[in-house]
Amino acid sequence: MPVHNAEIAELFNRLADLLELEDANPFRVRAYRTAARSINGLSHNLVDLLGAGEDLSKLPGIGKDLAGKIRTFIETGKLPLLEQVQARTPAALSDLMKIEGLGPKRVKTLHQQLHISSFEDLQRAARSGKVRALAGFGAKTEALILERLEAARHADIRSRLVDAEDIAAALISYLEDCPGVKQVCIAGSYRRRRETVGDLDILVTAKQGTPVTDHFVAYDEVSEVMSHGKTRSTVHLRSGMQVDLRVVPQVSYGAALLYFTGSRAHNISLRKLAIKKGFKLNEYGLFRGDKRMAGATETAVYAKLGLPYIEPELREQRGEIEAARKGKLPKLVGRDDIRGDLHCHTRATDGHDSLEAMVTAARKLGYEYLAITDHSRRLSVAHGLDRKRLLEQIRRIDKLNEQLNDIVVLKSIEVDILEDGSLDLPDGILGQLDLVVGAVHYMFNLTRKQQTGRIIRAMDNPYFNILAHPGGRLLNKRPPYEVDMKKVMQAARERGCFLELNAQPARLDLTDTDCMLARELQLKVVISSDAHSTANLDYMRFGINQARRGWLGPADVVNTRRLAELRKLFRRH
DNA sequence: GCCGTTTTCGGCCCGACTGTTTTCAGTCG
Repeated sequence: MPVHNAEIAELFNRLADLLELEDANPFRVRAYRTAARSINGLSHNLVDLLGAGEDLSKLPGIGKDLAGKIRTFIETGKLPLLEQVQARTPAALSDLMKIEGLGPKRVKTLHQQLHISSFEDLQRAARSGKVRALAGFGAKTEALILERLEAARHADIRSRLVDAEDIAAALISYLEDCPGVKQVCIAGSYRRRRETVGDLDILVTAKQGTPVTDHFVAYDEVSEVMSHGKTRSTVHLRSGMQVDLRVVPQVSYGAALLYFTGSRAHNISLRKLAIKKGFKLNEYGLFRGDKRMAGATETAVYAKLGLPYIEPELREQRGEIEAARKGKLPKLVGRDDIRGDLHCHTRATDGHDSLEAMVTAARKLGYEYLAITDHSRRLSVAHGLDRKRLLEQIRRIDKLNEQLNDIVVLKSIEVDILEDGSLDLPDGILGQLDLVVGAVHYMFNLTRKQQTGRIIRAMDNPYFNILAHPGGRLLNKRPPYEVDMKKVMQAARERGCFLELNAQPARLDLTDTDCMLARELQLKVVISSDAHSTANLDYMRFGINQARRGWLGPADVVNTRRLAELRKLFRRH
């Protein structure tokens, strides 16, 4: 059973919680959390790194000790320190810390005074009024605990970016209606364009804070006001989304935007850098003593720290500050670089719109080409195309192309990769297409070795060009299948194939760290909308966001090429 | 426990809000 990075990060986080409950050195606790964050951001699997003989202690936030613990866990499946700590302190206590307002100190008190070690224990104690009697607790805290117990049980669910956008749009226009409000900006992971968003961080500039936070907590959709101050307030919406609002004066806008956009790790690095240069950085500005040296814009703050502007998508503490210092930040791919879409569906299979409608929509977007990639016969739920129906579509596209002069419709298919790695349609018909997109749609539960072999065998087919949604995950619904992504990428590069970054907001597959890996391996990526309607073609922007998070520039992306060059890339022999 | 163009020892980001207090600890982002 291969060990995932997320698993190791989770262990370190749990260990940090439990050590914190034991009053361990807070900096030691922080070291575990920093390491966990660092591991989650890696573009390589720790197992692979170890296998390749890499020195894990070279990774940021990982020293000799933690490198040793990672190695032990990978080799034995055990983390002895965690087992020792769990023998003293119940692991479930770290779950209690997920309840809003309960941190290590209070959980420790609850455990020591009332022997509480589970949600059920806590609910019982709070209902019978025992919690309010504890020092540092009161009736209000007890009531809040009862209210927030339920929410904490599914506190880990993050919203997909596209859903967060819906919630945000209404809220922004509501806030803009508030008198005195100058600018409204959503910061946080939303601005960094992470694939999922845990909460919304909204920054507002205004002279007076109170009228704005008052207006904010009065929003129709608010289900609970968590805190309500002069410059800062937090609410929960009926949708379950938490929203933090921060009001700052115009002169602090840039510094506040930096602070509120994060990531936390990026901010901490910037603050350390500020200290080194004799400054202090907070959300109000960059100060030398009491004098504000910068703060109105992010660019000004970065400049005073000796750095160029760093795009929000890069602010994940993945080497961006180092790259900025050396002037080696990548030029990121943008919407205007994209010349076409290489994955979409029509009514012939499970799309909602006709071939002609899809093409018209793509022309409106200014695309030079659009590949029609309906499903193949095995995907019967989608009414997949067999040889005969695909031939009909080919003829129809040829005819359509004769009438078009500003866009070329490319003949293609999203062909199923069968269990043995063969393709769902014969080479004879695949050879008549402009390009072939292959995808795994079933048998997700193969072993890592089997799945990797299956996909690489599919790429052995000389007509294969693009591997669609390479990880197979659906956000919040289905985890990725087991596959050695690095091996798949290397195999693709050797064979002249490409991997798709599927831009559907529920897929976003490749992940951002996958993109970083592809870039390192010099494998080009195709960003595709996988549109099932004309409106879905707009999903492209989510793919671009993800690609930018993965440090990809126009040269790293296949569909920034003109058609002639594209055709060359797809000619494998 | 990590880290080092000040350091291999001695530091470790910074501020707002709440509830329980009577000046602040705890929590959060």
